[in-house]
Amino acid sequence: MPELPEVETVRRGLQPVMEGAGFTKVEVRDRRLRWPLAKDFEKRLTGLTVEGLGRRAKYLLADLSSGDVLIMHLGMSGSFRVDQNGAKSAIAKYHHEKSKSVAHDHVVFHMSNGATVTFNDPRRFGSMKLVARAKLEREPLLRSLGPEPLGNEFDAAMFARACAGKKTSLKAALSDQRVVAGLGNIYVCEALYRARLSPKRGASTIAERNGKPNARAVALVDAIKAVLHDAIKAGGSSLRDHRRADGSLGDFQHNFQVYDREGAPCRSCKGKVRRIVQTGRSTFYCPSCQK
DNA sequence: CCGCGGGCCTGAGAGC
DNA sequence: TGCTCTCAGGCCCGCG
Repeated sequence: MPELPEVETVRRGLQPVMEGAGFTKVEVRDRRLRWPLAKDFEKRLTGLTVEGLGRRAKYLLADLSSGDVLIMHLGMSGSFRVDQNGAKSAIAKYHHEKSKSVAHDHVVFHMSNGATVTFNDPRRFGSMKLVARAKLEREPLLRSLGPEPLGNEFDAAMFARACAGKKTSLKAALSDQRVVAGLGNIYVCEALYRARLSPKRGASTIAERNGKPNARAVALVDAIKAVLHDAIKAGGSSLRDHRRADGSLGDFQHNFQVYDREGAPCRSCKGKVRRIVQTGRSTFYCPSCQK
């Protein structure tokens, strides 16, 4: 599922039940995630307290009382659900009714406050990894990530600099987690539409000139921040799997302007939304509005 | 170093 | 109904 808004939605759902709580018991039902879970994964977690639950790009980071950090990624189809004190949440009922999902409950955290947090991931592209907090900066999964798009340090000047000299398209540059960390296929398409920039445009054409970021870089940074804020406010986008931890659906898919709207009328000009393939993935855009 | 294509998995939906 | 095929929100890796 998840791009930054969905991961942030999940984080906000898990924070109240995980922060300040301890792992009473950790069950691993299938270690075969993106990488096999370490043999001592359960042992290293059991008895620890979660001091904080943060996010970096699309990674969830749980700060633990041992000095380790639990890094979690949802891959394409991962989700968490929370069951409070044995009461079935909406998503638990949903999964129970469909019953097949239980087969993909790979990791179950039993928390000291009575809550159960279950990681479900049919495609198993998700991952979990424990690393020492002191080594977090050198962690290969995080080390080459670019700036957080919603952070103050991510601005037009920085973005323009990152695009300078790039040989690729804007679509590819925005999808590159080293340039800016957290966007995926949906929000790249939506941000480019809001900024009225073509996904095919060369990334270097938004680089700064005469030491000043140009108007395109300003528009694109504004569009990125706006679309992410709007999507977070809506609880993310629910296409197939994404749900909030309490089981409710995100709403932002109703606000897509171009994503998954091939052939449909552009909401701005009445032209048609087009789908092309760039670096192996679908791109949706309006050829007449986006230049 | 950079950019691209392949591959990892399962499931949903389209087309026959 | 059921089979086969394509495609899906991510990221790592190896290649040129």
